[in-house]
Amino acid sequence: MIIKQQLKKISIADIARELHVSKTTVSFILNGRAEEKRIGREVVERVQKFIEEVGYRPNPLAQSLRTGKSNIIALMVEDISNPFFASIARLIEDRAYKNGYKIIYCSTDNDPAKTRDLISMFRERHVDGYIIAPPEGIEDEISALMKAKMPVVLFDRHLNDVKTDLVEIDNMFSTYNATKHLTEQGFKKIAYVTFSSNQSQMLARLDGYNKALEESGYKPFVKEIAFNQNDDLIIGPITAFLKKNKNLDAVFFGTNHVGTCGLQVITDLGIQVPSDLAVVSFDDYNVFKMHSPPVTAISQPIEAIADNVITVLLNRLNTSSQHISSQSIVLKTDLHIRGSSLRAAQ
Amino acid sequence: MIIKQQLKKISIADIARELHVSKTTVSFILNGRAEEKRIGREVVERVQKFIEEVGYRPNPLAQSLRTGKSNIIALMVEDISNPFFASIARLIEDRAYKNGYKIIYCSTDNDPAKTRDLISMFRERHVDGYIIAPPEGIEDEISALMKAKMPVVLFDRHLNDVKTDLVEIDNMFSTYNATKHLTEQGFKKIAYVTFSSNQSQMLARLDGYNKALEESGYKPFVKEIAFNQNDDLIIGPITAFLKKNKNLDAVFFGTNHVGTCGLQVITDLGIQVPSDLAVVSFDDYNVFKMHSPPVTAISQPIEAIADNVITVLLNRLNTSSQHISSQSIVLKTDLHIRGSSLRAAQ
DNA sequence: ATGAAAGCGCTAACAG
DNA sequence: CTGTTAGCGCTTTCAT
Repeated sequence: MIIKQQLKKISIADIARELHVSKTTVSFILNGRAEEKRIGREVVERVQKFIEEVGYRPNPLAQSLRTGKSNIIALMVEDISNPFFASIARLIEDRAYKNGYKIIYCSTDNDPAKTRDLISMFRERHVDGYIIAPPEGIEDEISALMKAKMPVVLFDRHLNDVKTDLVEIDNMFSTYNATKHLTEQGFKKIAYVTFSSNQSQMLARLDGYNKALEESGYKPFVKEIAFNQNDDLIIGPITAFLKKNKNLDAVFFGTNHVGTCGLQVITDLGIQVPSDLAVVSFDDYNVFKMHSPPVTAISQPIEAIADNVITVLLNRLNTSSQHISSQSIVLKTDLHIRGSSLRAAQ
Repeated sequence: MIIKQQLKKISIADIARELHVSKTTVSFILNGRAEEKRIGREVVERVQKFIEEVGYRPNPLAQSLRTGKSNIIALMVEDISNPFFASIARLIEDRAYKNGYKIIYCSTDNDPAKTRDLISMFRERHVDGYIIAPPEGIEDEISALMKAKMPVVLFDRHLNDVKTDLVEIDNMFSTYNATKHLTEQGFKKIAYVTFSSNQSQMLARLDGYNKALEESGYKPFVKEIAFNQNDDLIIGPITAFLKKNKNLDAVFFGTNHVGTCGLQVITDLGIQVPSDLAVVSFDDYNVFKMHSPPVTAISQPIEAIADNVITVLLNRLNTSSQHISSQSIVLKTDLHIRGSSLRAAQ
């Protein structure tokens, strides 16, 4: 009964007063430093019992103000409504909560100015660490964070000239491999449709495509589209591109977003897959599996990415790994070959 | 130069000292109460100029500790990786940032215990408001929040016996209408596959289906699946259900997640849509649009939901609307009729 | 019109 | 082993 009545926030001072001990003692007990400070067994028990009874919880704001720590991790992705990032966010969230950390996330829209604002907001709030899929142009801010000894893990892409912890996939090999698959199937006029971007992962993907084509001696056809969240502004250019290049026999979409939009265009134009046009996309995704025919796709190891990201960050936070300068983790992808890219399937 | 050197966090006390005024004066100016407090023009300008120069930003933690406000809104959804919730989160996030609020979000998994924990964590952190798609069983916590005068907006579903601000869609009419569409197309054995749930929106959807079938005099076939994030645990039961009930001529999926899994089953079993089986799903979604044939779906007005949610909450936060007890907003859905449910299409 | 000072709740250095 | 005390940076009452 008393328990429930204790609605008024009770503070460490109240406990100290009530139990005739000092705030310090309570604070030490709370922080598990009772042994270390050789506080009497009896006192410890009395305090713990009381805390239990009244359901006391320390005020995290005061703690943060005092210690400069917040138990909050900032997660900055390109767009939280993108299924790739949403899934990663979900997994990271779970792991973080289990380790006593909260996640505060946001979408950067690949906009460096917005990202800068967000970072400075997070710094003010004393977040303890950062997980970022960085847009270009925020090298300085990241460096500043590192200089301030803030744990920063980048993922999905990296920034040149900034040495941070990093979790990535092998983009170049992934597209190289998928393009090879297309050439082995006998496709020769293979287009690559992607967002126009200098982000590391996008450049690597493009490189992989180019390299594979070069080896085969085929001509590359690259269509770059301005990055945009709005489907219509992606569908438009793809439609124009496919209409203009009827001679293509395969198309490779460089991201899941481009891929889904591209698939929509193909459906709308009544193009037959794979007889008119073979299709491959980066990122696996419901839509691709369930399309008829199912679409060959490069599947990123979402769980592994999330796991590695959070593990690296938690390690940093536990300060045990201060001496490690930085680590890069590169994960492999899987090429799921399906009907959309099989010459034989016809 | 001086500007950049000022890396050490500068505080209100520093400013006061530097400018030979008191902390109070600075604070008043900072909070736009200079006029009200009749502080000298000249002083105000000097202070503002200085603040500008050194790029001073008040420490929000200290502000929160002192005022009890945090400028943070908690957003609790069922699962942030569900595209419906991810899209809503994205829109809400944008609007919130524009109004000076940050969003801290999390997934409840429809688990009342987890949700309770999260709420108590948020309370400790003094978040200013809550946006929640509530699981059942947290009526007491919501009531407690309301009693504590915390702004709470529920959406997607409501809780009986708890009167809060609310943004919903007309679930019952939506399924009624879609079921009617099926009967009008001549389908008679129409199954309804859904998560097993007593959440208001799920009950309403089921009611709509039942009502429409009742009017037609057809027998309902309802398959309830345990709520789960794991696709395999959804696909299994649906597969079993469809295999066992070969006589069905149409199936209505009650959520986007069930719908996508169901579609996968249909594909895997080689069932022809709509000739073997017509398909309708709640929630519109890429997958449905791009399926062949495209799937008839009930589309929720995502933007309108997000807009209304945040508008209602911001109103509450601006305290101007203290007198309003609570408001419910019910939005309409659109039934997008596509090939998957057309008898004539064959 | 401005300033001194209390205090939000907590931690930790420093005494005893 | 335990208590006193000084802040963390800010807001706000009360005095001047």
